[in-house]
Amino acid sequence: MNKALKTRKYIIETVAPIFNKKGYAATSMFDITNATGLTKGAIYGNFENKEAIAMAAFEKNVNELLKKITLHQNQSDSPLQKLFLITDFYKNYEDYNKSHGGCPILNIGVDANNQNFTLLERVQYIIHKTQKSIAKLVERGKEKGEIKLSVDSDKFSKLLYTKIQGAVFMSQTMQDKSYLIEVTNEIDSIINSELKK
Amino acid sequence: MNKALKTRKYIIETVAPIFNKKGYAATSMFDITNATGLTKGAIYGNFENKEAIAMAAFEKNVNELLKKITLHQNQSDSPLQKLFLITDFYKNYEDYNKSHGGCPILNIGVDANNQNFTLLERVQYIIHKTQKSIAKLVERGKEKGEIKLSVDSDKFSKLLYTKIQGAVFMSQTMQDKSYLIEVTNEIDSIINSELKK
DNA sequence: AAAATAATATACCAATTGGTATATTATTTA
DNA sequence: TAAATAATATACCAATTGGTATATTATTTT
Repeated sequence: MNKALKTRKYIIETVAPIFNKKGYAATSMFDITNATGLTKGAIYGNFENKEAIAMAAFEKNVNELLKKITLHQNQSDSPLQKLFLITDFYKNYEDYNKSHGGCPILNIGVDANNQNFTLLERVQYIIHKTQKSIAKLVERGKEKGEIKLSVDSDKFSKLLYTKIQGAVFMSQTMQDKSYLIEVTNEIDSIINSELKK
Repeated sequence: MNKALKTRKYIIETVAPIFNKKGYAATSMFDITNATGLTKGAIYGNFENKEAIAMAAFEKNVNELLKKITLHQNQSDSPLQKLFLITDFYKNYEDYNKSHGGCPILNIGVDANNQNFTLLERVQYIIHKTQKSIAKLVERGKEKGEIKLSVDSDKFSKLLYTKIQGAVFMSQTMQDKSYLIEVTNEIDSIINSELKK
């Protein structure tokens, strides 16, 4: 890895929580040079413009989050247990969320809406992808005989994602993690009563 | 009503959807003078600063939304039916939402987080107030014998609000109202199976 | 180690930012 | 209707915005 790539990585890591917290318009180039200790020359030598930095910051935030969830899910091989591990992850999401400047999907989804179509499209793609992967998990649960065949996997995935995202917004805005806990508890009991064979 | 009050009202009505759509930092004073056709003199003669305009715009957006929901709920006197009328309102929320530049609770909740504490506090207060009023509705439903006495009204209210807010985020971000429909349908069946006597 | 190249710093740019003092015009009040 | 007052327009401000051309410094390659 050459110097520029290292610098690029360093810039992204440093500004990722800033863009996430403040949003695109409220994050200035001074914020970026100030936080990194680098000059505009170094920043613009590694990125085409401000938007490209915001893009890279979002990708970094999302990838880190998704990796963390996947890692958490690796505690079990069972698709059904992996579903429970999703809700389990979000029960303790608040600390992670706070230290990263909030949830990237929520923050950038709202921030980019009507403002930056390229960024919004990326958010939409990530949501789409995640929803699909949860639905696939349910399907694998059916194949393994853990989950009832009658379950509509797409519908379940959609509802799960929506509820969790609602809880993320509420806990972040109200600064109260009980939203995350109560919503995930309800999802757990729905998995137990409606999905589990 | 004197001229200044009329102008003030006109300014608020004109900029409310702009602040809601773009957020605080991305809305410039030029956006405001441009949209209203007024000069800075007129704007600053009626508002102390940009923040005061954003504040007033948020209040206007929220009040209009809450009034609309209350009006919709007036179709019935029954507390139980009023609960169904909440979900019914949100089933058709997308058009309203789009024409107003998005949901003010969601947009300003996210936008003000870590940026403007005064505005965030107002969002928190509105959420708190709304949640309480839904819980009260459930309590009145108990008194009227429509709702099971065993129901935890605060918990139900919290979950209802969280799910709806999640659906608002998802439908707004994905530009797909099916999130609102599926979530409200689920809430309806929960009301039927767990609340209704 | 020298030459070539890559990466970063410096100094600058025009445009835009939120905001203000004052001039001008409308509206009230007497 | 004239005087007083309230409301709006104009012209300006310093500071900040995102971005760039060029100079300087590191890092590779030969």
